[in-house]
Amino acid sequence: MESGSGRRVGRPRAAQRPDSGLAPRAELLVAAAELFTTRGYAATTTRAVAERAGMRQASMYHYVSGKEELLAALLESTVTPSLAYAGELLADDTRPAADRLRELCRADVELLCGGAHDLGGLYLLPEVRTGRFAQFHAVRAELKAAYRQLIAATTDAAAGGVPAESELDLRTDLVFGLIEGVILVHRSDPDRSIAEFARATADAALRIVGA
Amino acid sequence: MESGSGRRVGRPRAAQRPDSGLAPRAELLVAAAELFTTRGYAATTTRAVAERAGMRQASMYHYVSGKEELLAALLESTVTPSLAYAGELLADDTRPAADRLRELCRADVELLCGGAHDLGGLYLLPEVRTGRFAQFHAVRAELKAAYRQLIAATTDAAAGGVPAESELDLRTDLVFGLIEGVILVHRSDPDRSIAEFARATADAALRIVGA
DNA sequence: ATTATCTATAGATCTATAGATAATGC
DNA sequence: ATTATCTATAGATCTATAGATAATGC
Repeated sequence: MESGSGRRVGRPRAAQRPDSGLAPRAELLVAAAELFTTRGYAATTTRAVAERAGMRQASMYHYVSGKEELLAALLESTVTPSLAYAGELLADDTRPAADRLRELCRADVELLCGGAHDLGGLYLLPEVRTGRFAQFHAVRAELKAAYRQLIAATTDAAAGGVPAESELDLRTDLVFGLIEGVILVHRSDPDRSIAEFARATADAALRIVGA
Repeated sequence: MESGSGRRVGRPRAAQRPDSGLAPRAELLVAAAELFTTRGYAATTTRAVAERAGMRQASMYHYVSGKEELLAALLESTVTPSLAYAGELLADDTRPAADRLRELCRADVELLCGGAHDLGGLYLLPEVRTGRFAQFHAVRAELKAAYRQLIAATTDAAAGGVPAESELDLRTDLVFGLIEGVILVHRSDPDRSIAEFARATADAALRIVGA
């Protein structure tokens, strides 16, 4: 925790750099996020992560058990905030469902693309599908369920009446896919204003849903 | 080329299996596609590819120079057919632009998701962004340009008049992103009918464009 | 003789542990 | 004494080459 510039306990680092202000574990997470998203998980060595965080390879093991723990922690940090927000929006029945759906989409895109290190890009790593990240998948499934509920409420209110279950599934998948696909779009033009882009994506989602 | 079941020149394979009917290089490509998309590029060893193709690790080098060549070949096979089709559609001015755009989207989704081995998934590999696959990126940029032209023609024809360049760029990115994001959607529910799904995605694309 | 494969392996990693060291804290 | 780091390295890979071998072709 303590990162005050004063003297620090323990042997000094070999290559010292200006204090990042982050705790060592956080330095490792930032380094891992950058490397995993740009080079991939398997292609990133523990040495690369540690060295980028300013310490030697072996020192990393003082803070984490290995690469896997870093990826798991990063993944959860990308989905937990959206899930919490989705819970708030679901509970707020003073606003029309379409507004709340739009707002969730917008916030989700901002989170995925807005963070300093393209955290959304982690979703695309093939290793994420291996069973070791079950916790992440569980939380993500909850988020998807929240989207589904908001989409149902939105289409309910729109003309045309209640859609069939399978139609609702399809729309949920398309919207969820659009949001995640947005990561690819963001990559193809990272300079575009995130706020504007998030709004445009949310509008596109509502059009997909047919609101 | 020759795969006739008759006697074959050269030392027999150690572990023989029923003849796949494919040339050895094609066997390697199929094996690589499966492994790269499920486990990732860096996480896939040359041994895994060769063994899945029915030969020993070292024998692979008789046909390809290494993993990199396999990925490059696979990537190009995913984009070349769509690009050719896009060329045809652009030339055909007997059909309304919106129809042609819808058709390109539909065909592209079918190609990306319909192939036996989720070739679209290759786009998501982080290693693909490294400079070594410049040829692929060039062809893909051409395909995007074709999308852009069709989108421009579509919105031209629609009410509201010609959009600004930046608006056209955004729409192109969103549509292109939707098509690529579709890979993620497909993964989340691989059993859904591809044909129907491709049609739904094409419709979603047209709604994004505002046609 | 030519070919497609094999077995064996050198050299280059990469991970994770063992044990040393250089700070502060008391 | 405690702590955070370091250096060194064993063991486990993984790639790509060298050279042997078991078929067919002539």
